[in-house]
Amino acid sequence: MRWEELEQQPCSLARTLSVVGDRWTLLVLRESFLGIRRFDEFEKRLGITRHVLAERLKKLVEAGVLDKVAYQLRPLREEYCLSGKGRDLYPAIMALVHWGDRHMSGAEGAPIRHIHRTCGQPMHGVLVCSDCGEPLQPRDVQLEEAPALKGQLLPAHWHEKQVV
Amino acid sequence: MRWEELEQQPCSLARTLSVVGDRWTLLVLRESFLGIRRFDEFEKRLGITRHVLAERLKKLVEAGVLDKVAYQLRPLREEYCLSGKGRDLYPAIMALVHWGDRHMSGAEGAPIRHIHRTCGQPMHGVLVCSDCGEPLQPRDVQLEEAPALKGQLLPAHWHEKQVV
DNA sequence: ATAGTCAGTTCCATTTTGGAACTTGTCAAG
DNA sequence: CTTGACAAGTTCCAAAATGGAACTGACTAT
Repeated sequence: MRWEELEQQPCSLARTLSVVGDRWTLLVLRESFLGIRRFDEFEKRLGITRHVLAERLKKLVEAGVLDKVAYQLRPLREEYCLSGKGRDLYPAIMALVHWGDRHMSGAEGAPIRHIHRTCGQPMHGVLVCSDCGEPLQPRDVQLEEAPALKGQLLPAHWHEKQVV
Repeated sequence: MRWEELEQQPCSLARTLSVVGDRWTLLVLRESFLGIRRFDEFEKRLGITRHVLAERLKKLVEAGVLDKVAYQLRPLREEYCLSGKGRDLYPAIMALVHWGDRHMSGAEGAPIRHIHRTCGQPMHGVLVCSDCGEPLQPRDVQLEEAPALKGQLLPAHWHEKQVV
């Protein structure tokens, strides 16, 4: 499956991955969340090749995740700023970071600690139900295909056995 | 940067992406969460090539995200089941799905609706502070480098200006 | 006039992916 | 006893993506 096909899939995960599903894109966005905006800063901090960086930034701008904003004219220089759509990736990034903290840290523990300014405590992100606020477990979430896609997305016997 | 280098980075996001940072891996895991376990079912449902599928499954097993379990002997047949480490990716996947629902759906809306069995309501995942339960905003999260990495991870003036 | 800065682009070798055919161990049917 | 089917891969080759380094163009500073 090519990138263009991924984007067309009737699956929100596939569609999201058509934007951020590669080795580099989320690392570029991590830098954006740290305040990095300029081409050469991304390059230096990431050790990405200019070639790939230029391509990723272009794709993110086309996807509306970053905005390209001039910070000087003569010569024209532009920087890359998170859009609202880009900022909305924060929970996904934090969830991936927390998984890495838990499962990919060595004996030294997590490289970065997060302190919630609101409450002053060290913390991590927890995914809860938008309605009742309980932490989400796979087995508590019932999936329903949109009417137009009935029978096309879920495995045949998904409704009969509880799987995870 | 190669995959092996990614894994060595002092960054939990990079380390996580060394496992799931490509076009296919999270889609394989999506199928796992739907109860798919066998090689040919993954292949049929995803439209992935057998070549790449075999490689991804092997990598996920090596990473401890999936367990390879025999479901028959003679001939030996094995299936791939989510481990605890794999199940812990659920929040990250749900966060990515929610972003796709919000930002990558067409006029027809999200392909799949989620109902929380616990409260009976349609819902999505919200990332909140593990300590106080407030929804997380980038600007409310203070980052602190682990002592051994002081000054190596955050941009020079991160502590002075609030960036996002 | 010479060097430096920034944001790219170009070129080529290496790596990864896509697509299809082939392999291995076993059972079941004819 | 031969043939076919099945599941889970492996092999092979062409096409696409990535890594690495050098080059370009529009300026500014010395």
